[in-house]
Amino acid sequence: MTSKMSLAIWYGVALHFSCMKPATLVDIARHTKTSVSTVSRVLAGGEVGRRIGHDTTQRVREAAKLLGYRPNLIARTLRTRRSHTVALLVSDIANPFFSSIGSLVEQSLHQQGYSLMLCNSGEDPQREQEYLQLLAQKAIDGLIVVPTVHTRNELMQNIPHGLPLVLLDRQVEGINSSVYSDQEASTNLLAQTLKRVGVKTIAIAVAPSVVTHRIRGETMAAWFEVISREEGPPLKDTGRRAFIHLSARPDAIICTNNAMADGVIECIADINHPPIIATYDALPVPHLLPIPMAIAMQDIPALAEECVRQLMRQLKDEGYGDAGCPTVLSARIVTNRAFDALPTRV
Amino acid sequence: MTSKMSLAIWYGVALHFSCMKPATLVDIARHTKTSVSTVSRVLAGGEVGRRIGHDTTQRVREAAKLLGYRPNLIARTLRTRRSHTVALLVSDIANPFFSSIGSLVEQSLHQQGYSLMLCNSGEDPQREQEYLQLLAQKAIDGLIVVPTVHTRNELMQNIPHGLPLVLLDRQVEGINSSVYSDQEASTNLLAQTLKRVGVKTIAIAVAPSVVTHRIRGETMAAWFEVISREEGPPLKDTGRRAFIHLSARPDAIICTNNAMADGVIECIADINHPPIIATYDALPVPHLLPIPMAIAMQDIPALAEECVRQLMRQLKDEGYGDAGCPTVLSARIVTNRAFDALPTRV
DNA sequence: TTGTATGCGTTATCAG
DNA sequence: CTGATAACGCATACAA
Repeated sequence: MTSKMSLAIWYGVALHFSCMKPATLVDIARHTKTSVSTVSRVLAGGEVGRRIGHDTTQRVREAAKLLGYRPNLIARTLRTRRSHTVALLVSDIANPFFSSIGSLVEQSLHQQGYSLMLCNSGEDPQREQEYLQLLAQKAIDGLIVVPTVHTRNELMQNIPHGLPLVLLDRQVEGINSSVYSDQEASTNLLAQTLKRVGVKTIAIAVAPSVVTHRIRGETMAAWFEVISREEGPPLKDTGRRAFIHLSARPDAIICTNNAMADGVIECIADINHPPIIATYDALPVPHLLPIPMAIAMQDIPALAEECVRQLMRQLKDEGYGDAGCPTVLSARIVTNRAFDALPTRV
Repeated sequence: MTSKMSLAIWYGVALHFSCMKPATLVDIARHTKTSVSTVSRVLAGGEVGRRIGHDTTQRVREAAKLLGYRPNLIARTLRTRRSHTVALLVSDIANPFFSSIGSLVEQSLHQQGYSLMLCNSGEDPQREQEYLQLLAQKAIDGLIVVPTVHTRNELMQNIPHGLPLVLLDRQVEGINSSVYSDQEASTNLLAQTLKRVGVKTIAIAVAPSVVTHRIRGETMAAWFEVISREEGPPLKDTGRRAFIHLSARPDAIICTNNAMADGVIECIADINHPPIIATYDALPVPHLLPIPMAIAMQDIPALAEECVRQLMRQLKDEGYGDAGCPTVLSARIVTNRAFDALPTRV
């Protein structure tokens, strides 16, 4: 008993100060006078683990705890080709829309026993491809991606065939497993909201390189007279430039995402005659801002939940692959006080 | 020539449709009639690669390209114990402050040839420990962490000894390599700013479980009469509750971070007599908000750059470990229009 | 029920 | 300059 305890203490100390390399299956096999396979089976649990003598099972478990054994996941992955890791490759992690989704996806995945590798392409197709290559080499089990490229071929170039994949927020022709919002519908709602307060002329800040944005822009353009149009990446600066380049004064400024709206707002000086701003997914909601705003809000929790669900389905039913159909969610319109105070014209 | 081309095309096709397992060193060794070691050396480049016959080098390179060889990073990591991956474990990725840092850290790391694994503890010490364990088992090369625990022992419990580590935003006694802002100094600046417009009584929403927040709260409390105080996690909801639980009306409401400030703002209904709000790192800056705001802004780019710098130093000088001293940055005060419009009282 | 042997894809050691 | 061969740590088919 004493020797056992002192042993425990010794190992505990050794472990705590971590003077030694981490324990492996071999160590604990030696320690229990059994073989690696037995140890592996015991620690694996499940079916295989239960077919083991109860006494040896005990000894192995004890020794494992004693030595502070932690399985080397790299080795395990090399052997089993499963990393229990999925990657989320977003276009701009600094955007609250994506970071909120990231947070939720991580939570959801964590519950299912998967860990998340969050990557950021920064809206740069090249960085995106670099990451896709890297991820392929790292044996991730699944992939959620907000694509910056437009065609299936470009995207699939560096994605291993058969890898569970879900597209998020942006659709790509020929890829079924994806989840996004109905941009036309929500834009129409947004347009109606603007119409209601008498908007006739608009300026648009749009990032045509993003399908989602292009649809938003085109759909919106069909409703009003576009007197100004700024194109660029879906980032704050494009919004700024959109405002600066304004020649005439539109009834409303449309920004195809929140970042660009932030840019516009940053430039607005004249509070007394603010333009109406319409945008998407403004986080947090600018309720008290003295600028009339109408916002199409996507259902972020649903987006996150659904794309994890689709991914898990592919991860379970091994061979299911890319079948199934896209999940299309719908957005809702939120207006702030300043907007609600606007006179409605019929 | 023809046969060579058709071969190339064949492999290209085979690769493109990815019907076969990814090529390994063995494959390309067979294909070039050499050995794995030679191939490995050639592809490794550097010192070892140059000591190889020029003709074989060529053949190997060709074959590698032909077969579309990509090194299996899992195998490489298992062998070399280096993953070229560092993890950033933040307390709340949904917070723009941290996601902005994450974005910059990722960029910076990517340039240095490292990829980032972004993890989220959600301000939950248990999740934090789980991730630390997991990361240790995944052989990451370095770790940047925004700790939710307070003592060195708690933190180090699941961090392999000797692993390059940098603490971000929150200091822990006994750990040198860390980068954060001088909270006392910036809070004093913030307090002076408030003093200038005649603030005497304050309400505080603080997350005492976070050192950074506690310092902010205590420092601020020394300047004014605290007539109300709400404690909770550093999240939006704590801010909401802080406002709701208000009994008397303070001159200003202090929120020890942006999320809580968002919560407060969300609850404010009476625009005509808004309280002053003082907080930290509000992103984006609410210039036009009709609520007087004073904000201590940390230098996010510097924070990100510096913590990568410290990490890289540890990664290069193998044995340097935790030596060196903390980097303490300073914040600057930003006020919005509504605040600037306030009458200054001396 | 348990042990032996083999392989995952690389890098590193040691001969030639 | 190059080629066998042994690890890395784990899982598993096959024997016993």
